[in-house]
Amino acid sequence: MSLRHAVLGLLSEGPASGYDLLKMFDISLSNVWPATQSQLYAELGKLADAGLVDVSAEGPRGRKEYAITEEGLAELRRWITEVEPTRVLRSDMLLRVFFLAQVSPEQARAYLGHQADRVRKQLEHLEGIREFLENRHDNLSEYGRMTLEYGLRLGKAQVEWAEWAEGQIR
Amino acid sequence: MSLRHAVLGLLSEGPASGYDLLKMFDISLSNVWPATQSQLYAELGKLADAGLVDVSAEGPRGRKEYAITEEGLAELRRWITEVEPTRVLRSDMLLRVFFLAQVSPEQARAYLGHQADRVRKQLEHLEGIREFLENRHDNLSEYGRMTLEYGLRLGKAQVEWAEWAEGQIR
DNA sequence: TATGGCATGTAAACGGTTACATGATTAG
DNA sequence: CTAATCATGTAACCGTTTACATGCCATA
Repeated sequence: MSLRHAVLGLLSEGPASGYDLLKMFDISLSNVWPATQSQLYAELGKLADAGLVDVSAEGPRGRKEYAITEEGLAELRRWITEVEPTRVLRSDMLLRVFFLAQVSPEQARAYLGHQADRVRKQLEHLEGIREFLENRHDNLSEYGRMTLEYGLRLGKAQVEWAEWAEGQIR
Repeated sequence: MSLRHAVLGLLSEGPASGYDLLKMFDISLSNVWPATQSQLYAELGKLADAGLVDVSAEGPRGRKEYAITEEGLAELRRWITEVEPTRVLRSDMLLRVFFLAQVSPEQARAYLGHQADRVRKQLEHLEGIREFLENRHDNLSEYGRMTLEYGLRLGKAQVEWAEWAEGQIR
């Protein structure tokens, strides 16, 4: 149930509406834990029922602003420190590599080269985010930089791997 | 629909029963695309309905051996060369990093240290698989080594990142 | 006054996990 | 004979995606 904790985490920085949260997800969490609009509104309802958040203000157009409760904060901290992350990383990119013997060597090399390109583009995108994050000093940006660095390092390793793998196919 | 293609991929190396496939998933694909028993039997039924595999033999205890059809092979190749891999990699490990400001610096450092340990253990596990794979020369092992190398490289980058991140917290 | 952005909500479908349920065959 | 392994199948539940549906408010 990570969506729940993603919402709690964002609300730990201050109250927000479902609409606000959706934008926050798209800006900061889209590469780590994306969420859709329908998911969000449903989850906010459940969180309110569970007493982990409550409606702190109502605005125009039916806007409901939610704030995290003490219980919600406690649950967020418990999740961070006591719940083991799940390590399953399904990758259909890597799954295709397993079966590369079923296509020609040219096609296999093209596949790997294409993956390297994709990750290079992703890295450029992340560099853009890095610039955007410069000069921002809130909690989320501070630790956002840390997750960004993760993306940068792993992305570079991925590009190097794909180039190496391409060279392995004769 | 990657499960479908994972099954086709395994069957491209030769006929197998649901039970055989389950073991193949556990041995070779567990780190890339895990599957459960119930999922497998259901998928084999659907693949047979779609004409991508057929029952090539029946054995004791109701055993049904499935073989990939020409259509199935064509579909597998199409999926490898023409379908773009989905890049979404949800990570609740990284999601926690975003919210690390909500726990004490000691807890945050402990969290990152713990993640480094976990990946180091995973790397040891992968080294074990590397030894197991040595001297095997079928298609799956050949390209399995390539995915293994991916796991090894990315794992190392992950450990280095976690150690770096731990040092960032003052 | 019309467009774009703000704002919330519901429903269907899909894929994956967990649990249940059953029974045949083989090896010790 | 009995335990382990082989072997298949179904059902309930949960989280995610996609699509549908509606309406208000500000500004150009």
